[in-house]
Amino acid sequence: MIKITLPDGKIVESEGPMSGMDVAKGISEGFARNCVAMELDGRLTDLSTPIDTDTSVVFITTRDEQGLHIMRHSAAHVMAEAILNLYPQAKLTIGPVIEDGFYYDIDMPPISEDDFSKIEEEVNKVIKAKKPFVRKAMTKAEAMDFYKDNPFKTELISELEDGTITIYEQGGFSDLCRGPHVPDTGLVKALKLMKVSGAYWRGDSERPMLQRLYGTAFFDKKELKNYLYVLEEAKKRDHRKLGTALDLFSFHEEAAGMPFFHARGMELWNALLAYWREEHKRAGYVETKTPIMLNKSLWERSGHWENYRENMYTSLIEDFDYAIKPMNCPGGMLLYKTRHHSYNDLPIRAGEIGLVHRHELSGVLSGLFRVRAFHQDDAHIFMTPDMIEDEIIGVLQLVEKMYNTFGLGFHLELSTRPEKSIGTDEQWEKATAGLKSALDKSGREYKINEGDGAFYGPKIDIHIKDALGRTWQCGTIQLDMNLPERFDLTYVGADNQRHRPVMIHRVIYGSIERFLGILIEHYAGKFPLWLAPCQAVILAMNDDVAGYAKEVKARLEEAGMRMEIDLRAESINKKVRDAQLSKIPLMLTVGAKEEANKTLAVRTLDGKVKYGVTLEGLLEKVIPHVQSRNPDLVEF
RNA sequence: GCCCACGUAGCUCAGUCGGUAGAGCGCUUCCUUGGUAAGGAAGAGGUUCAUCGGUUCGAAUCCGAUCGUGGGCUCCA
Repeated sequence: MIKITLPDGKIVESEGPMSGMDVAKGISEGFARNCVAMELDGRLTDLSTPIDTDTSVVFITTRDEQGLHIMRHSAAHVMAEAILNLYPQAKLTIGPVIEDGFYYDIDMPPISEDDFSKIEEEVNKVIKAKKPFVRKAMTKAEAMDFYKDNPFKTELISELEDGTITIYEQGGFSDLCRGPHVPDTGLVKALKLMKVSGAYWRGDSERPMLQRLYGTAFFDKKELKNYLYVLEEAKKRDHRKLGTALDLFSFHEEAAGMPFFHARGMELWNALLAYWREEHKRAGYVETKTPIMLNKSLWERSGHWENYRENMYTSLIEDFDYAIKPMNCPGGMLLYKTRHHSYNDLPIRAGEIGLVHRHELSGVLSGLFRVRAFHQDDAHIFMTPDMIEDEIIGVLQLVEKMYNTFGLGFHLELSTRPEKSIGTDEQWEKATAGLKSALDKSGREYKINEGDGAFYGPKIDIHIKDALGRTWQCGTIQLDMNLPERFDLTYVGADNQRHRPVMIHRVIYGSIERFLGILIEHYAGKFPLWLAPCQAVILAMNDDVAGYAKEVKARLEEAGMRMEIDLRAESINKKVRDAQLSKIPLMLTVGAKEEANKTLAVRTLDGKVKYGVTLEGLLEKVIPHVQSRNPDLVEF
């Protein structure tokens, strides 16, 4: 008698071996249809695996994250079969699951997206055939022989440990794979090819170029449709397009990767920084500024000349080497050293909106997201070792407050000591423990990336989530045990002895350019009133009211609003349309009635119009709305 | 840096087989003076099609190089 324990504690008894599928069917046919795999005593496996001893089973269904992952892996096999059916000479290499789907690297002649419909047709045939996935075990030698015509697979196999190697078959198709897989190809309900690009075998440009086919798959067509909708929406929100359309910034060949900000873009920029300064002052920061060009001796001392030179712009001036700073920290070291510090002075929280330049490879530039010149909202905090925890908590609180203002969720990741690192075990333990206990006290969950820290110290990365659910790493808090040493920073302790301060680097926006790009996409260009480059536009009904229109504009500007005025000889419909397309939060129409009553007709971006609003009435709503940095539309 | 694609008016884009450059929007001027998503007309705008070179009687179009942009790879103190 075999006893199989279900997650709810129920026990299924059986005379002989049962497969997971049998057990699932015993629960209900409907349930079985939604099962894709199972865990036997915590070990992930196929539903077809026979259960022949007492064990506990947990079913993985189409509703689990893991179920989706498994199905997408199966989808990669389905796509691979379709490719081989159409291109019999193609050689498969690897096909992993990635964030939004999967890809398969295949050695074959280049194909284009025009070939997709043909491939998808073939894919659908494979899906419709509901071919069962069959696991086959073989020895390494057998596997090498099986793949004797595929040098990529044999290379992979030769790197595997000796022992059982598994291959999954679906009909006549087979692929080297650890599994598990869904029961049959019919579970892959909605598969779509997304794009194709070249990729080197094992990422090595010396080795053959393969075709990387990206695809995605969902358990039902509706989910696929929704995913495609989000992609579409993201395309519409592309900050590069909106940046041009809204006249915020531009790029020019004369300075590749270095953005030019237009007048409207600078209004946004300034609003963002005004907020930053306000919060940082409140949190006890001072603001400093260091030069962007410093000579070689500094970079040698900081270690950048040796380790980061490839990325630095350098210049020879009167026989001396200079470099444009790629980071602000070395300059910050010099600032610290301009006077002696007592432990009573610490912590020192020195912010700097620093303009840095990094020579990024030409192929990686991308709008505001990846540039060669950008501003960091940097700050260096100098402190005694026992201040680490409190200071980190302080930064985390600031992070939370500021991201909340933008309606951005976030999560934290802690990176610990890498293999190659400086400093003693004790220093690392103390530093890492400090970050950890600060994280614990913050009450937020965090992920640990073992060995992913910088060589000079552990760090906390902050990943934000935008309105479309995409994540971006923006903030980072890095503990630095290197620079204080190299620059011989000291403070005088209560014992009248010199001590080495602990230093952290931290940014919240990260790169202001990039953060702006993220915000443009997050808000789809419809900025909240406090951020909007132009907060309100006056629409003059006709020439007779131009004088009143100008007077209103002047008065609102005096009250601090960012205003524009539309006096063109166009219809009011046209002016409203243009203002809507420019995503200006408030449209203030003035006509004969408004002039007579000294009022305005206020239209918000949702299309609602409120007539007869006085200037005072408008400002009463607008001023507190802006001051509180309210993310919502103003209601009238 | 590597692979592929692309580069035509301020913006978005058309331009066939190599035959001598177009549209819409925007801009200017005029008419219209309007009530919440496009009122009408005329005109200017390209050093000739990213740049340089080549093939050709002739190149936006074909070839090569360079620069830039996009997607991917790689890199990322």
